[in-house]
Parts: sequence; structure tokens; C-alpha cells
Amino acid sequence: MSRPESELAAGDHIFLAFLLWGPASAYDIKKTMAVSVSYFWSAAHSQVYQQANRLLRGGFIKEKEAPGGRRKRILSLTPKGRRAVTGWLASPASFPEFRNESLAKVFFAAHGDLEKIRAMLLDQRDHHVSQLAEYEGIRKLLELADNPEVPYELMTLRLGIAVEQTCIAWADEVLKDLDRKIRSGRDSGRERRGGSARK
Amino acid sequence: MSRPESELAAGDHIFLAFLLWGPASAYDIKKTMAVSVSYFWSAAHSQVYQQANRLLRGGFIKEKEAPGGRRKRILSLTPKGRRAVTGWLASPASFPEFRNESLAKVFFAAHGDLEKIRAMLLDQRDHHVSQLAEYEGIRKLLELADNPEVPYELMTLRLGIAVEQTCIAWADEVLKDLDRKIRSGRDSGRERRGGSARK
DNA sequence: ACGTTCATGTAAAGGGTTACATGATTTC
DNA sequence: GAAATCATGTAACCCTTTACATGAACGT
Repeated sequence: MSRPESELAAGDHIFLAFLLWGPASAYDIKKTMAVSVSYFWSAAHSQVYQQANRLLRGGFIKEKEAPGGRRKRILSLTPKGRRAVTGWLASPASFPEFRNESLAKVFFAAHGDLEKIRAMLLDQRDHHVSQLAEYEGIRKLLELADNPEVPYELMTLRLGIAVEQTCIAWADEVLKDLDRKIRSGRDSGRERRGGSARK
Repeated sequence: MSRPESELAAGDHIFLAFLLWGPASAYDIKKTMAVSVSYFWSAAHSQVYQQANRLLRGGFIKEKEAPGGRRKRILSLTPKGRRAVTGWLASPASFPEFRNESLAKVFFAAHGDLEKIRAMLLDQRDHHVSQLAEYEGIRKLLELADNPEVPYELMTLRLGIAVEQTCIAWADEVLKDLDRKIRSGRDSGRERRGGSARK
């Protein structure tokens, strides 16, 4: 799980970090997140507004109404906010947690319908393929950009891509295994109930 | 994010699924989770008790006091609970989300102290190495067991292992890159501030 | 002009974590 | 028999998600 904790959650620090790039509205941040860090962080659109309020209350950011008909609050870092980001960047990180519901279903597959599990996995595989394509697209864009941060962004992207590839390869392997089991199960008549003793 | 939703969260379904193996106390489930699905699911110890209460209220499980001095509530599936697990196993899964704070720090590394980032990454690498060792240990145990579920458990474990390996390889690569940057930064005097225009 | 997307939020509910507590077993 | 750890919980807090809303800009 987590370990450090200054007083702000990781998501809030990331929110603040985006303001290192310059002032932006909550909506801007949400949009930027979606195309830049989606492979390792995400937030519901409603959340960025709540984060903005929280961080405003805490004095980490300040706001300024933007001119124009459209109501738009431009957020920027206060000195306190900037210190918070810097401190965060210099401290250890919590360890990643993997939450993977599909793995849980495979784990308990002996108690379920293998064909359904197979369908679910195929769905997951499709998702990983499209994620991979998206990340490759981001990579193309990044490689064209000229900016001192790009090398770091590419580094993180490399992991995103590698993980997707790992997941796809894994899914293919498991899919093959499942097919074999399904076929052999069909050959030998209806499947057996698998409720043997454990532990 | 998520998609299905029967009315129970994924974690609750997983809780129920463990009861497919037979009656157990909340504590048993927590312990079992730690040595079997920790690489794709985890829960604070306090949570399993809350889940137990929730599922009890919902009629998915029933409890029975165990004999003996120690108070111990043995939980087991009700027909409704069993239906819930079965339905869950037969439905699509939500897509995995990766939450990785350390990647965020690398992403914004241009605004931080590279040596600190490097230290953080080393820490993360260590963690992945020890996770990997743990999973290999679980694999050894599983390979000795004789149980129709083992093949499925091994399948999921394979992904856990592959992901850790991917993370370690990635960390090594990035560590090398960072070292190079740190060294070249030192050679050419103090580092430059990286605040160039973006977008 | 009208529908759609953009942009902006609020409210409620809930899962999950941290912190707090405590009796029973085991260990030395 | 004291200490450690096992086993079992409760309470509070809060991040996060879902659902609900709404006005402005834009395309056609």
C-alpha cells in the first residue's frame, strides 16, 4: 500500500504537478491527464473539481477568473503548492498496487463456465490491444515534440507499453490453454464438477 | 474504469469466491488472500470484516459461531451468495487500472532532483525484486499441490511474475538513463532550470 | 435554430485505509 | 507469568465514483 503521506494524497500531488507546466483550469488538467498519464493514473472528471476545491482551501493553489463569456477558473501554484510538489518529487513513492478483476475470475475459473471466462479474456485482450495502440500514438506525438520533459515522459510510456504487451502475450497464452481445456472437456462428455478438498 | 456492476463491488465478489472453497472466517479469508491473490488484489485487514458485515446484511453469506473459547465466526455462502459468485464469474470484467505513483514522479522528473528520483526508483526496484521472489515462492508451493484449481492459479501467477519482471527490467533501463543524465549534468557544471514552453 | 459537444460543476454514496482497541494463544 | 503475536473487531475519515445538472460554444 502506501507509505509516505505528507498530508496530500498522491492524486493531489499529481494535480499540482501539472500546474508546474503553467496555469490551467481544472478541466484542462483533466484533459491533459487523459492524454499523458492515463496509463498510470486517472481520475473521474468530477474529481478534478473537488481536488481543485480541496487544494484551494489548503492554500496550495490560487484561482483567477479568466476573461471572456465562458466562466473559467484558471488555477496556478502558490509558493506553498510549489513546495509541496517539490517535496513530493524528492520523496519515496508508494508501491504500485495491481487491481485486476479479470485475473480473479481466471483464478476461480474452476468454479465457473470456461467458455464465459474465455469470452471475458478475449474482451480484456481487445482492451489491451487498443490501449497499446493508443500509447503508441502518444509516443509518436512525443517523439515529435521538442521539450526537455519529453525524455522522461517517454520513459514512463515505455513501461506502459511494455505492460500492455506483457498482458496481451499472457492473454494469448491463457486463451490457448483454455481452448485446450474446453475442447478436451467437450471430447470426454459433459464437464466434471471440480470440488475437491483443499488445504 | 469499471463496467458491469451487479450491485456488489468486485472485492465483495472475490470475498464470496473464497467461500467457494468452503466455510471460513473473515480472518481466514484475509490470510488466504495474502498468499494467493496478493499480486492482483489486496484488502486491509479491517476491510474483510466490513465486507463480512455487508454481505451478511445482504444475505449473501451466513455465519455460525465456532465452538471453542476463542470467538470465531465461520462464514459460508447462502444460495443467493453462490448465485452471485457464479453470475460474477460468467460476466465480463472491469478493465485493470494501473495506479503508479512512482511513474508520476519520473514523468515530472524534469522539475525535480534527479538523484532523489533515482533513489526512489531504486527503492521501487527492490520492492519488485522482493515481490518477484515471493511469487516464485508461491509458484513452488502451487506446483506441489494437487488440486484441479492449481492450473488456473498458476496462470494468474504467471502474469504477476511477468509484470514484475517487466517492471524490474524497465527500472534498470531507466536507472541507467538517469545515471547518464546525472553524470552529464555534473560534468557540465550545475544543472539548468528546465522551464521551456509547452503546447 | 437546433442538436451536439464542450465545460463546469454539485450531491450522495460507498469502498477502502488508518488508527484505535481488546481478549485469547502461544512462547520463552 | 510476561511478552509477543494471533484474531477480531469498530470508528472515522476521505478519496473516488456515479448520478444529476446546466449553460455556453459550435457545427450544419
